[in-house]
Amino acid sequence: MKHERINILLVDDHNMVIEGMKHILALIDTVEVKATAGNAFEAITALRENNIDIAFVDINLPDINGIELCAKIKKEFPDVYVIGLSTFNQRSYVSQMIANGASGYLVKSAGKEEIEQSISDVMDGKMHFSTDINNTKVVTQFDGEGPTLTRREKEILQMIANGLTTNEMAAKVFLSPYTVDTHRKNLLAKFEVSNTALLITMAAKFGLL
Amino acid sequence: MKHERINILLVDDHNMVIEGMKHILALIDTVEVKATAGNAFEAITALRENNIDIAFVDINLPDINGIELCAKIKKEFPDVYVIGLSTFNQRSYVSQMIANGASGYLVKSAGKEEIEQSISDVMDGKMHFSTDINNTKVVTQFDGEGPTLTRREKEILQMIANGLTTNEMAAKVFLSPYTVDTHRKNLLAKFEVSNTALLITMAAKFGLL
DNA sequence: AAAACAATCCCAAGAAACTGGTATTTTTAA
DNA sequence: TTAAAAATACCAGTTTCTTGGGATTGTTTT
Repeated sequence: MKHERINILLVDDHNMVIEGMKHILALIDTVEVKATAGNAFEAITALRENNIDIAFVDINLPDINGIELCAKIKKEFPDVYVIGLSTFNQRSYVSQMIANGASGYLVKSAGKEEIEQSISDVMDGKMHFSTDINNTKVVTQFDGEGPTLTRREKEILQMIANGLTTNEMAAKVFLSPYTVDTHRKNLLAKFEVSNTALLITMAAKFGLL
Repeated sequence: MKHERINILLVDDHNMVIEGMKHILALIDTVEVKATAGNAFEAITALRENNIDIAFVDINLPDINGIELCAKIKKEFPDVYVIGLSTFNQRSYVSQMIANGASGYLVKSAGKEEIEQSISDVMDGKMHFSTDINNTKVVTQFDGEGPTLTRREKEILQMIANGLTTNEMAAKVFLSPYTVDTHRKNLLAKFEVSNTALLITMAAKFGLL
């Protein structure tokens, strides 16, 4: 029986990165890019419609972040290997990706060789992480701590961190600005802080961003 | 006489972006990627050795930032059109690029059509800027150590992250609130963000907190 | 079924932050 | 030694955030 090629899904909201990966992966004849997605929703759809072996997932997506998407993927499709993609090589990301079931982590500056290596490692059941992760600054983190947030609160927090104002958030999620404001109030209360700056600092320390 | 193809230089430290652009530009038969560079130094060398028409320059480079590189390019090679590349579409960026002689500005999520349009606009002597002024997009790129901060700016940034208000900071370090405010302005400008929340997010990502 | 919790919406006053300037003095680097 | 860069200070108008309330509708959980 002929060997199947390894089916790849690319998830990134930057077209250039998608194209770059496609181009690089085209040079590797054991793999085939079956689908691409620009956000988490498209990614899940693509996974349902294709028999994917490995999903390369950008950490930062427009709807939900890559770390959560990773968890979703592993829940619905446990056999799919997930490799995180990011510009950063922060330990906090790596550890969160591992916690959520990722098999690997690549920085976007990775070249063909490293990508190839990561694929073969992952297909062998091994983990693969970009080598220059080790000399990255250690991020002080209080994992697992922090207040319990509701779905909406997490969403609002994320948007605040991304620099959206109350009105922008309201428009984006079709809510009254008053409602968004209430969630902000609750976030400040739960984190026991008095302004947005400290809120974001704490959220970052807890690894919630 | 036969028409020459438009000679392109790509400057970006992310291999995937370079490959992506190459791939996309390969679909446009009026252009040819003559050289690529991963930093400003390589970019200048490439410009000396090739007859470049358009340089696509990433805003964030390991040595000097793309805005400065843009100025350098226009000084030494006034006939080269520069198009800025960034994940963000921040007004301040755009204006700084214009100030330094850039002819265009593209977000990295741009597709083939927009890239093609930007090239033809620029070759016609027009300017081209990505239309989607975004505040909804998730913060992604920006690697390296982030912007260079002065002693005072680092101090103020730290205090902002700790939740102090402008007045509290002023009292603490015996400065006028106006002065603290100026430093805040400079911080927002250097990080290319428009509010404190995003400032702290970026600072956290850079490991500056 | 009743108590929590989550999510929604409303109001208004005051605090803080942001924008877009100008301008002087002190360091530091070319 | 001169030209930048850094640090300092000021002003006013506008936007955004924060505080401190109240209130209704669903949805879990006990």
